[in-house]
Amino acid sequence: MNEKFFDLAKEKQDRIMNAAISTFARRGYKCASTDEMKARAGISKGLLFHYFGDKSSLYGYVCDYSARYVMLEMKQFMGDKDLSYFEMLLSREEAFSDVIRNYPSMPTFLDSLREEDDSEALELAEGSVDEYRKFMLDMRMRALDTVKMDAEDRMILDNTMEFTLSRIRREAYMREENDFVRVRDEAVSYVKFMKKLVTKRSVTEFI
Amino acid sequence: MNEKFFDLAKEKQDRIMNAAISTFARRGYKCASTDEMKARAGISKGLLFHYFGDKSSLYGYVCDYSARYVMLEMKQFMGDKDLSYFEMLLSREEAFSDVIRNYPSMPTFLDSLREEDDSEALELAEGSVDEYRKFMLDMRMRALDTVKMDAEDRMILDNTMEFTLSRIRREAYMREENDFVRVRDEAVSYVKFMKKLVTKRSVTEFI
Amino acid sequence: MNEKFFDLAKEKQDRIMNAAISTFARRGYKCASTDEMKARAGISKGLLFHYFGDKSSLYGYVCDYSARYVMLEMKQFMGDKDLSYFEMLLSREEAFSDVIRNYPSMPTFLDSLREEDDSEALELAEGSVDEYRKFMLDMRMRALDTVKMDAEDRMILDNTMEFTLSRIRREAYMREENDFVRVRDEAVSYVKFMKKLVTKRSVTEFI
Amino acid sequence: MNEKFFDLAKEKQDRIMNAAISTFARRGYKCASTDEMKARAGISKGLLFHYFGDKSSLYGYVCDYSARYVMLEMKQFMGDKDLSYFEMLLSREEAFSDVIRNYPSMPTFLDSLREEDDSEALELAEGSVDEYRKFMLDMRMRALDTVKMDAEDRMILDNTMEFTLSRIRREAYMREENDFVRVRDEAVSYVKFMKKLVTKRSVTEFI
DNA sequence: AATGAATGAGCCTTCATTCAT
DNA sequence: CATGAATGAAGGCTCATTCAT
Repeated sequence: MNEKFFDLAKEKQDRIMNAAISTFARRGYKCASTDEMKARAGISKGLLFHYFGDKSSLYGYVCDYSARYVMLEMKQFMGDKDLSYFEMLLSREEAFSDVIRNYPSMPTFLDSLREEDDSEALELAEGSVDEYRKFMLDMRMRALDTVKMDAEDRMILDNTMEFTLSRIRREAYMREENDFVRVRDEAVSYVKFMKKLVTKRSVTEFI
Repeated sequence: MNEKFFDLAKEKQDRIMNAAISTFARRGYKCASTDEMKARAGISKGLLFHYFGDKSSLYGYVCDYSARYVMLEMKQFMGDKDLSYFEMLLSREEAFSDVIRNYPSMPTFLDSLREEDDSEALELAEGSVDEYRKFMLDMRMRALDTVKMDAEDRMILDNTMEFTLSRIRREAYMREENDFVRVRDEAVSYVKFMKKLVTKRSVTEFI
Repeated sequence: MNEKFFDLAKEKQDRIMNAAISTFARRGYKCASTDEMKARAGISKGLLFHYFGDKSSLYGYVCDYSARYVMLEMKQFMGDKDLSYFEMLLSREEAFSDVIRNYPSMPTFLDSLREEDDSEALELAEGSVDEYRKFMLDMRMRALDTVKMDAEDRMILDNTMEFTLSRIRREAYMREENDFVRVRDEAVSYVKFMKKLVTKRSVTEFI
Repeated sequence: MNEKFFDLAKEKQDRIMNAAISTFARRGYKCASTDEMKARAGISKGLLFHYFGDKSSLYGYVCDYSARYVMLEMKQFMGDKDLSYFEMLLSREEAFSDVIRNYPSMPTFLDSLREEDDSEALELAEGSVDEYRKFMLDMRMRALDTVKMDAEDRMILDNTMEFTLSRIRREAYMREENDFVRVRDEAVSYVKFMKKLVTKRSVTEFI
């Protein structure tokens, strides 16, 4: 990609990024059309290719940028604190909510990568997204240690929360596109529900 | 659509149906290419159009067929029995497993309709899928009554299970395409886990 | 073409011929679809190809058959009589009217060959249609001798009548398809009009 | 259609227009292939769709443009003069000849609309072509008043001239595509011939 | 004899990508 | 830096043609 992209006004950069992220999140790699992106960004088609060369490079950059950005937010919101599992989930949703403020479709985009099945796209995403996944997984695994369950149940709990929360984010996003407060509140209620279930029994056991 | 489709050998009908269902489930309406379908079905492109006229009619038929087929299976597996919520989920997974035996991508296809955003596709699916959703919702609502929670929590529980189980089915499908036993076993373990959490027996029972 | 065609009941032969002639007359060679023909003839697509092999052979046969049939009718209606130009035109319209009774689109089809520009079609028509044209031209040239004009004017007169009468037949055919009496009457009025103009008798004679 | 078409060099616009007009004139709406047009125009297929969106819009534009252009020429050549019928015909051929200089197939295209039978095409042409027909008819009707004949004969005369002259234009076009002088001369000889016939007899009667 | 299932080449249209301005 | 004109490959769909029954 063309480094001159960073010389653009930050506002314009973000307009372009959001257009691309949102289009990829909604359509997937193959179906995401550059026409839709240029229209959302309010720029010409030529400009998109001027900065990013082709769709695949743009995709690669979007993956990389999103992964880095979200990891950075996570670090800022959670630092090195040793949070319990549910505290971690709540903080994470706060962080996602903050991400959404600037990049409404970014969390959904990153989640949607689990459903991407275009082989070219998978290859392009690999590098940066693997790191992101490892980071997020690691964060969860550390927090999961605070939950007193056997290993298998922990994994089930974790997947249940992941599947549920990512779906909530996606559906909220599909409905409204940008109400980050509402999305967070809905996610929080699911976390608290599960927390109640897990901890209400023999409190001493679980905390 | 051309009624003569039903005169074909059942095996060939199913080969075509599975090719179409699977392609729609993986790509969504717009991106699903008839080339992929014809290759999966091992037939020519012309034949697909001979029977279904165009892609939209095929999509409509696939929706209708899938909705009817799954509802029928549900009725056969559950009859009119008043099952508790978790029993219902388990029976439902049995039924899905049976569906997958013949139509590996059908449950995933029906789930994927929640993410379809092409307006033409939504219109085509509307009739048959609304009925399917109402049927499935009704089944869950009746069973949910057996769970002692307030209304909001019940909805959260329900969504959590829906989001989780549909994702498990989808990911299993994406990985292997046809191991219906494994899919069911994985789903069952998630249901049992949640059941454990919800039914407030003593901790010792859980392990 | 398959000689067995002639073993079919005459009625069925004619149904097929009329379907083909009419379709070619309306659409031209390239655009004439075998689907339209089979539908008009009320037979299966396979049968058309069973008898005629392919569209080009069918076209060749239709040209040949039409040319021969119309020439035969002309001979029957006019014999070897030495008719004046306008008498010839009137007799010819009678003959065409008789042709239309059995093959409503045949005259229009033969006329339409002047507008055919598909090179394959022209080649296919060549043999039989050249003879037809020569026959018709000869008939007109002999009759034109009875008109007292210089050569150039005769040709202009002839073309004027040809262009006009063929167009009348075509438009009448496009409107109604089969009212052979009305078509003839209209043509006759044009012939009589021109005859009035050309034969310099006193005005009272004209009316 | 894309308004940017008009920003193209006039020469290129006309190359594209002529390619489209000529193809539609020769093949009719349905059979006119965009491949033929792009080849005649010496442009890519994509560009055709870039400017006109689809074949039907292109057709609509071609109808509209042709109708307007020819009407304009007619007005320039004839102004408001009250011409006798044959003078009008001669002027009209002059105007057509001038049209052919820039758009060799335009008059033939407009004539060919009488034979168009595709319902979609008819609908697309309707608006602009109705006006054109009314304009041309009106012009003829006014001029026909100068001919002393009863109403029926006038209509026959008019049709005879219309059918004949349009056919001459078409055949000349099919043969040579662009010799506008020759086409006009041929047409003129037909007009003069008919004029001679109509006026040579008892001058007092007809004029 | 008669049918229509099956095929693939060809046409309309979309879309990623290039390039002159 | 920015634009959008221009291209061609790919996808949806039609249609002549073949062939098993």
